[in-house]
Amino acid sequence: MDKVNFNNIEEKWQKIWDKTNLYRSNKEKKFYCLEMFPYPSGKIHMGHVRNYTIGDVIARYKYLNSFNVLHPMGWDSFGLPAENAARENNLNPKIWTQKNIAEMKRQLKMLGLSIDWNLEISTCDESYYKHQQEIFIDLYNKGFISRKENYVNWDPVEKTVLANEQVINGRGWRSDALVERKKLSQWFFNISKFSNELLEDLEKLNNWPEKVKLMQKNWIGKSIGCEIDFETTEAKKSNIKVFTTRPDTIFGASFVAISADHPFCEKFKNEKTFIDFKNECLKVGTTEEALAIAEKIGYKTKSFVKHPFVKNKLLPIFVANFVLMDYGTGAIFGCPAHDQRDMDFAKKYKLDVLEVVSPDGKKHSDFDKRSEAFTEDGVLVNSEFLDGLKVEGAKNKIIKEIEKKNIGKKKITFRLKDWGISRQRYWGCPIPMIYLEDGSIVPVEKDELPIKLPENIDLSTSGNPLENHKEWKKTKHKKTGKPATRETDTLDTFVDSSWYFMRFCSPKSKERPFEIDDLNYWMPVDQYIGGIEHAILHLLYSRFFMKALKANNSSIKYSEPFKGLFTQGMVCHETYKDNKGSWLSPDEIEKGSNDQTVKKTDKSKITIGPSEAMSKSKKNIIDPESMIKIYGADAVRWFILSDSPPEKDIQWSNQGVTASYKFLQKIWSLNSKVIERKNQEISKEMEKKIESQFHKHLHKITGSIENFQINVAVANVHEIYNLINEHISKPISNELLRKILIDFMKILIPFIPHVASESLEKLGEKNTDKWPIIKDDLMQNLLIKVAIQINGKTREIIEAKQNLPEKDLIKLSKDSAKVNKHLQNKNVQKIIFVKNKILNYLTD
RNA sequence: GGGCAAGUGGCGGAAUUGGUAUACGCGCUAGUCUUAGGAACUAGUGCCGCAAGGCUUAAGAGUUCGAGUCUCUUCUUGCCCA
Repeated sequence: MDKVNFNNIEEKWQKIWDKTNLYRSNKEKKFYCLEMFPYPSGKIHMGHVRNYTIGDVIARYKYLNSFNVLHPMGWDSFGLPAENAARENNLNPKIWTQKNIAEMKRQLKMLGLSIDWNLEISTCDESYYKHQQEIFIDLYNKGFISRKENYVNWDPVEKTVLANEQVINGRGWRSDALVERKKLSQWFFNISKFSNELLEDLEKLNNWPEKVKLMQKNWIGKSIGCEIDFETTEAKKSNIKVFTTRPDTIFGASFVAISADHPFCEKFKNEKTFIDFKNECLKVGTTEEALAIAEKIGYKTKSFVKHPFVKNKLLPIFVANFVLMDYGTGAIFGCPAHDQRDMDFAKKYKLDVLEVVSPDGKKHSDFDKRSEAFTEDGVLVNSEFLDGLKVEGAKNKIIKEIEKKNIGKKKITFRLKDWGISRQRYWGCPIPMIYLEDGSIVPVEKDELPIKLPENIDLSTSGNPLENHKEWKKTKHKKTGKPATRETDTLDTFVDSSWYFMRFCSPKSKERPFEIDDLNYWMPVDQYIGGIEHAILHLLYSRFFMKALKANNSSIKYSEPFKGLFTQGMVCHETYKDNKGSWLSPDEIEKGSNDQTVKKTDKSKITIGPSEAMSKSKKNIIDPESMIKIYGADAVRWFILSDSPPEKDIQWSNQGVTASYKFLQKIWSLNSKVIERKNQEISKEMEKKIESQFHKHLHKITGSIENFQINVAVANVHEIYNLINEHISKPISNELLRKILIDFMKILIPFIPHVASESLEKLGEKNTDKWPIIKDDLMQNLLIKVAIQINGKTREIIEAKQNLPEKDLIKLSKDSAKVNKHLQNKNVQKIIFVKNKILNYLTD
């Protein structure tokens, strides 16, 4: 059999597709297919291949089904790696980025994706970030952006703010210096204003994975609770307002804890012991996890509050490191019996532990000896008028009492905090704000946009290059001509990716970020595809952006950007270590004698580790380009679509990609076999059968693609191949076989577009842009198999016409020796019949 | 610790949503052709059994004529949150 060099035909078709795109004149049916755009790190990896191949299947399938398809690609091109690389190589981040984009674009094109490259955008282009600055000013004027003081993770060596994920075990990921909590004035998107909308609109997203919706729901974290004023025993009458989600446990309260930043701390701010304590608090990071792991410590004040419901009961006031000023009211009451954190704290400072919720409704005298809090539902005890109620009922009742006494009210809080967007970096979108000498902060005029990044920067010193750039910083307020200083922070790159999908609707617009008509036509994204790692932040921020922009411009029709979401799994590979324990890449090993896998260089033994997500650190990477060069793009695409369901992880294997390559060769030779086939005797029966079988598989493939069961579609493609291959020698006409083969090749277009297109051309088929029509009437011809059971056990399988009635089937079943044997000497009590499925004899 | 998934051959995995369990592929076994096979083709391949037949979807129970699918208990793994 002659082997095809797929690389040649791939190049040919890629050139043809470069000149075409997926636009249809059909304006009625649009389909916006989008995959998460890549960060231009240098080379594409298998994760990209999987993401964009899945997207391409959908885009091409929708195009074949007459949709007007938008399938664009762009670059998430601002960000720290460019700045770091530039520092190391002493060049401008822009040059590094552009080089990477060119390389990755070349590689992506090798995959034969149906992307319309005319729509390409890059977030580091002035033509993109100009509009982002405009949006910033609009949202600022609308009141959706504010400036606030906030604690950040500060790396004292790099002199920069770190994101939470850049803090590893309390140390900076680059400098390894101990990270400090530092208060900084920063810009924030007021995303928390939208908390409720972001939560409630999740319900509208029917085509999102439940898992992602749940993650977002937990992240937004709505909790219903209550504010309570505790009167202090200070000479000057004052209150401490606490927030709690467990007001039902009020009778178990044994202390009140406040944040070190609480106004109440004002009076001892000069006491040395307090200052030491506060510094101690600052050593803890800002994440919830860091707070949870950190040892709970407190500073005992000499003050007390009065218990609102128990006469003469006083609770001590502590300052505690686990209470934060920016959550709730910065003060809590502690009920050690029913909160683990409070329990730990109470044990440490010898505070009372009083049981108020009991699992069985009885009081347990030994409760204060336990060290584990009881946090589940139960019955209230030791709680006066709440006794006997369950938690939920007690909550409602106590809130009513609190409101009646006028010492507090029901309050809904969200875990979601405002989104801090200031970054002390060079390679990001400049924030279009200026500082006047009188201390006021104003946006620049829109006609001054874009505020460009300066190119002559000094990356050799630490800190933010913009901060160090004296000329760039210096500016004037356009309206008044007064001297001013530019904001030197740049925007979080999550801002760039929060609206790029809108820009794709009118990527060339110079005047506006997007044209309303284009936006309203293309949005929302019908199918968004990307990694689960963006389940929370990117998707939440994008949802926020859509809502904020809609609030700013009532002509925008949609409030949710992504109608359908699909999160694909990772690409994994075995890991290898040599006898010294260092990682080896797959091309550093080989099969040695007696089937042992050894290191290529010295034939030493290696250890094969479990399959894990491909990563540079573990060296278990397969380079897509070299695979394409060996097997061709279609074989790589086919392998990555086969076997594993797209939402699950896939194991890359040599065997697998080889098998894909072989299958493509088989398809190729199937074409030749059909073309060269001589006319045969014809059996109408046989023709009916192959046609109905074909349409059954076509039906299955269509449904599988719609449901993202691409691996099932692949299995049915194999079945069609087997079907055609088996029928080459069967009595059916050349014409019919050819017709089925042509339809088969059309089915293959979304999966392996090069081979399919070349085959169709060879077969002389011109009409190549329509998905085959499923003919239900042909499927009806199919004989189906019905199981004959006796007492629920299958004893025989009978081929029968569809929809055969019970009577006829009973008659047919009596022809079977097996059935008769099992019915011998038995009385049939009942027959259960399910059309086209089963006939079940029940005997005594 | 809490929440959510999931557990099917040697492996990746199907199963019309309560109706033939193990489709399709990989691997494996035997054979054909070949100087050769890491190519191609043919046949076989859940387990036990010569067979008839029996057993089998992590383990155990339950509902049902019928359970991979529904309910309960236990175990294991993964993810997210803490």
